[in-house]
Amino acid sequence: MAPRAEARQRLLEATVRTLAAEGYGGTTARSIAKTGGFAPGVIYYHFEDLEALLVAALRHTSQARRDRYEEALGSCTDATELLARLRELYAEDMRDQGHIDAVQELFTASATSPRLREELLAHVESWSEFAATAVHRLVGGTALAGVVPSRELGMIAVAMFLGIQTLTHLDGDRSRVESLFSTAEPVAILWDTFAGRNPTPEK
Amino acid sequence: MAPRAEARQRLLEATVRTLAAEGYGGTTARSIAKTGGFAPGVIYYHFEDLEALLVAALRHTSQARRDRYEEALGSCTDATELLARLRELYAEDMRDQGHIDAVQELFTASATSPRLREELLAHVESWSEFAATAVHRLVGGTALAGVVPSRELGMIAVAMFLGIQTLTHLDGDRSRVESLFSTAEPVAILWDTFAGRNPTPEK
DNA sequence: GCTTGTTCTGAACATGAGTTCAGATTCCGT
DNA sequence: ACGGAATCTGAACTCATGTTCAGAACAAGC
Repeated sequence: MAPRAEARQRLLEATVRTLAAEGYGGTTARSIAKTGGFAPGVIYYHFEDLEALLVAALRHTSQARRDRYEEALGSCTDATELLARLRELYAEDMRDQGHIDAVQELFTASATSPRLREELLAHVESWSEFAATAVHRLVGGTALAGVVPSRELGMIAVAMFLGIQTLTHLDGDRSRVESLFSTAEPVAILWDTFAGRNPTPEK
Repeated sequence: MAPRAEARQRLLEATVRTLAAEGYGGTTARSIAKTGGFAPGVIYYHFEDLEALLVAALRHTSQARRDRYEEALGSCTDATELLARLRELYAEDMRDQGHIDAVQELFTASATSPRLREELLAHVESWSEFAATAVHRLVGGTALAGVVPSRELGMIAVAMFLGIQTLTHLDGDRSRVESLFSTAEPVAILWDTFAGRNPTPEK
């Protein structure tokens, strides 16, 4: 690989690793450079500023991650198989990052940086698209089969993931949050409740 | 009111207003003091440090907000009425804060500050309790009636809210996110999907 | 081996943050 | 009206961060 591209790559990966290890608060120009084995100055040789590096790192991991998931979508024919594969991928991602998602950390910074906010929006949009078709594929024989993949469907999935990850992140002990996954029915109720539909009082 | 308590109160409120107006990034000791009409020094007369002020502000609004919602729980007998009242309260909260939730902003800081993280956990726990009983009350004649208020149920509600608010926050144009509320069924599917239950392929 | 361009270093600078504190101001009981 | 305690001010200090830049280190072609 050309040395230029290699250094860039190393910086991107250092950024992601730093985000996962130190959180957004601990992700400074110096700490990123250190993780990558560089002096602080390199960042400004390869990127316009720190913000640009963060944006590039987000785009990089978002893209890479989506490719892996998309691949699963293509290679699994059966719903059960697909589900298992997706779980596997998710578990890998979490393990690799010490159970803290670098992308999640970046949401933190969206308030301060418009550029990052825009990139996050694109990330979310992209994932909602993926999620929509994935869900569509996964609900073969369910009571709710036949639901069409829509933007809304995807966004719902993404929103749920964000919420769960936020709680996971708060609560050092992840088991408590994970136990949530065992209850399914209430969700539909909640959605109805705040969706503007009255809970049909007598039916 | 005793001057001491009044100043404290004013600082708490200034903190919340600053968070909503400037975001977490723009919420500094100086900006909070300025919002409250103080010099920066007062903060350290009334609180140990900035972190303590943030924690106190979180506890304050969490408590106050919960009281208001709890009151609705007590005063509304009918499910439809309760739902309307809760919507009203939520709309008020959002309007008062310019559609940015101060509490949501604080999640941002949970990475850096353990004290704040702990307080947020308590906040979430407290709200999950409220949400559980609220949902229980709201599902009178629904297909899913009879669900018992549990900690998990409450946490699910909180997670959904967090996720939705995060998206809302990202996307300046809130209407896009709000349209999500119109789709209900997919949620149950999603939950099943990632909950560890296989989508029963043939049923 | 020399030269030219690329890549990296690390000390230095500017800025803004949290915080401190000596003194000004205000409050209140007597 | 006085005096002392409570409250507030705002300039100043410390520190970490993003950023710059002059030069060192390296690579490649001749």
